[in-house]
Amino acid sequence: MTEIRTAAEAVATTSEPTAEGVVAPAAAPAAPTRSDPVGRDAYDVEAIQARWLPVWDELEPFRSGLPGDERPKKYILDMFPYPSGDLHMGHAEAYAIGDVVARYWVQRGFDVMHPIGWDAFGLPAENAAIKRGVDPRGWTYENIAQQKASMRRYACSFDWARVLHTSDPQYYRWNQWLFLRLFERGLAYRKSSAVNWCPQDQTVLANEQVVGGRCERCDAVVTKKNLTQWYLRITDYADRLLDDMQQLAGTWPDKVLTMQRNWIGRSIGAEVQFAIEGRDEPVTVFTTRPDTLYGATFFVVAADSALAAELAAGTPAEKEFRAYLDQVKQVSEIDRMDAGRPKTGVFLQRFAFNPVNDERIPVWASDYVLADYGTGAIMAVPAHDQRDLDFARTFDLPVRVVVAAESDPLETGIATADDGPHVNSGPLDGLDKSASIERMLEIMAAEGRGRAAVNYRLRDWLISRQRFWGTPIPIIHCPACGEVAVPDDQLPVELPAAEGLDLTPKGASPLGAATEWASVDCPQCGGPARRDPDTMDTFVDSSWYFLRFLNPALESAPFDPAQAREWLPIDQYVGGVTHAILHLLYSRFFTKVLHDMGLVDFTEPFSRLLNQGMVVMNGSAMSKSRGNLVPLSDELAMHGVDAIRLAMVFAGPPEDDIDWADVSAAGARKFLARAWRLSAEVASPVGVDASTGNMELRRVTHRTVDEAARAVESFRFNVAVARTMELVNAIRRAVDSGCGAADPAIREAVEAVAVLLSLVAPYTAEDMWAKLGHPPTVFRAGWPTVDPALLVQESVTCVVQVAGKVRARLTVGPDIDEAQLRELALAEPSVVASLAGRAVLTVVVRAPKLVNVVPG
RNA sequence: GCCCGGAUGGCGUAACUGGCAGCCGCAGCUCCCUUAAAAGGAGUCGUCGGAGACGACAUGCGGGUUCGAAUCCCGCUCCGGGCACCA
Repeated sequence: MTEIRTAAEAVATTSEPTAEGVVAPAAAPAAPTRSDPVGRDAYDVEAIQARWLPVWDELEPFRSGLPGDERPKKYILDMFPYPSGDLHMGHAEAYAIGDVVARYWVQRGFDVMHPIGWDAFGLPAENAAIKRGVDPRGWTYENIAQQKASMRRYACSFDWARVLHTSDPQYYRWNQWLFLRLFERGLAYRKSSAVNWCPQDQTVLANEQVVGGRCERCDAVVTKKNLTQWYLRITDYADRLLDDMQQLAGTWPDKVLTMQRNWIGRSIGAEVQFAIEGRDEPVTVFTTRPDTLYGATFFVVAADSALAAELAAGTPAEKEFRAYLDQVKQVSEIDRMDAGRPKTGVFLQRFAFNPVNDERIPVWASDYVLADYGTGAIMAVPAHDQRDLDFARTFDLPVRVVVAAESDPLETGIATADDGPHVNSGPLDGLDKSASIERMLEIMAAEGRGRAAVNYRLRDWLISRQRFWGTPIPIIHCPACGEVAVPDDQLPVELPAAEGLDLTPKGASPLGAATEWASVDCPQCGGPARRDPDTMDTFVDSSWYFLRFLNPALESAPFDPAQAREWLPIDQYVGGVTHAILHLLYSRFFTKVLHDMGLVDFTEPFSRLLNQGMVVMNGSAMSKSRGNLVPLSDELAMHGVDAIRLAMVFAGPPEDDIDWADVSAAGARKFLARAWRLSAEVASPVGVDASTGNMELRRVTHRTVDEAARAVESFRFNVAVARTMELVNAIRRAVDSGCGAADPAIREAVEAVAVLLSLVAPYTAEDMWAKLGHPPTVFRAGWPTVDPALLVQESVTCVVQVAGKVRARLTVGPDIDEAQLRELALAEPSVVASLAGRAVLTVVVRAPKLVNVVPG
């Protein structure tokens, strides 16, 4: 029986690092031979996991921002989880990836802040609470405890001294505080309008939460409802949200930037005033094509707008209009968004005047015009807008071509949108589109009937929710004073106990029924008043949580601006692409507001963004109902934490989806065992001088470390793992049939493997480190220094092509000169043979790697 | 409909700035160890032809640029994602 010093023993004798972290080297463990069953079978995942977790708890290798820490700072953040049950495969992937980045920068000598918290408010907790008749608090905090335990076991490199839960009063107090600051600045306001309503969850939804006409959470078909609600004025920031994307180009995925750009949807055009017969005030419309004004043959107002109702009032069409409006309200959002739906509408028996020629054109109401975009009214140019043409053809309205085109829209039914010389357009005749727009804007400006204007698709952010489990809106409604802010010193407005409250959604917030809680004295006049019963959208919580991690317990402010200057903006943000618009747009908005308040000195919160893919099973998203759900706990029990983490990282590029059916966790474990075994075979002492070691292996080691670093920094984690596997293979060969286990190069190589693996497989890496005779922890061992001299190849394979086809390979020195290489290549027998006597036309030489001989 | 991506062996992938296509794995096959299995180890593994040396073909399809293209350009096909009556 070979004597093997267990890692636990190593820890027992060496777990007291000195100030320098240097500890007397443990005796080099005796190497088991390859036929020794103990050496082979000792990769006992369970035992290794049990051994190191308590050690790390003690050492806390990932605490950040400690006094006296001189390392440069980096802030790496994973999107925080929602506590809906235990961690699942998706978390396992996301946190494995975030961990590689965070652990890498620690090894590179940075003081890395890598915090975690819980996005703990929200509907699922409330729905579970209703279903089981319990308080959402209990459900939420139990799940958090479970996830926290799983994360610890999963060995995430989080700084556990910085945990936050958004459902804690000491957190949401600052949601309220920030809300009040926005309120003071006019950026939070209340208005009545038709809002998205989820009939299932019985609450309103922000525009961003309506996906394809359905509720983002529960998939119910969204309807409209008229309600008075709180909004945040994100539209004030539309231009900055667009323009500041310049800062993110290249460091955020293009896809996300494109989605945000489209979502904000800036349109450049003009506002034009149309006089309405029998109305004092003209009506303004927005158009991107002021050049087609001469082609405007009718006028349409949104059926559900106030303007439509006003224009219809008292006309012979009023009754018909009302019936139509009722019909429009019945149509669900999902149907309404179908552009292929036949056009409907009502002629309001009113007329508008085209400002360019005073032509009297009919005014219609239709639902194809949106009440909340532009001004809710349009000039219809049927010849050059498909929707207007469809409408014109349905109701037999005139079509006038004003941009010359090959086909006639009225005949073909296809509106022409191409550029071309304008016709039937008075002063614009003969001009092209851009010249016409310019000319028209001049004319409009001169007459005071219009001007250049910009419009956005983006709407203000509706944040009121008629649900219990969220941040109470800190406003008091006083019959005398109106909307009164809760004074700062009375924050937080805490949620009442759920006990005795019926949380079942009924369209009004359950908080309103908490009579004692809701009834307060007005802070201004002292008279009886009521609290706002709604809670905030949980996206408010997550719009600034990254700042709270600086000091989650801070009582005097949401965060300390001085610390924010040190740590932010976030160097690397990691999370799913599902938040491409919602969370990332809102966070960017909040950051700009905080910047304007002078609280932060940056305008973009996330300098770099990595969107990891999803974990699917057999091609589709995992779900219980589909029957393809793979429980993470089962996988961890079967293969161990490290194998799962490694499998996640090695499966492919991080932004691609992983099909778990294609992944071999068993293979990952096999590799880890191979690597681990090496650590017990190293037969040179700790601190041995590597420079005397085998040069061939040393080159592989240094090249691997160098390539792995570059791969990690460019998010090619799978490549970093592949290179590490090559190094392990090379060490295996060197031990078995090369320089042998006692060569110092073997120690250097295996130590490098331990550090490389510390990013992905922390348990295995730490155990290897101990077997190599080092005290814990490998996580702070430092990235191996690469010797540039060892990156230079001793000899290079030069490819010799004839007409682009490889005909020979030469082994040459790396600094061979071109003439010499050319000569060598032309002398190759196989080159001569394939030239077959033909004359050489050119020889392209790219020393030292390639020669291409081109025959005549 | 509009806007983005993508397509490489049986599978996941790799290939620096245009320079040996297929690194590293998974699965398969052959062998070693074993009474046997498991575990472990060695080898093989794009397609076609050939006993073999080797040759031809090959990165979705068709063209182009180039001494040279998985990579750049043009035109298709298919797949995925986002937006979708936004004037």
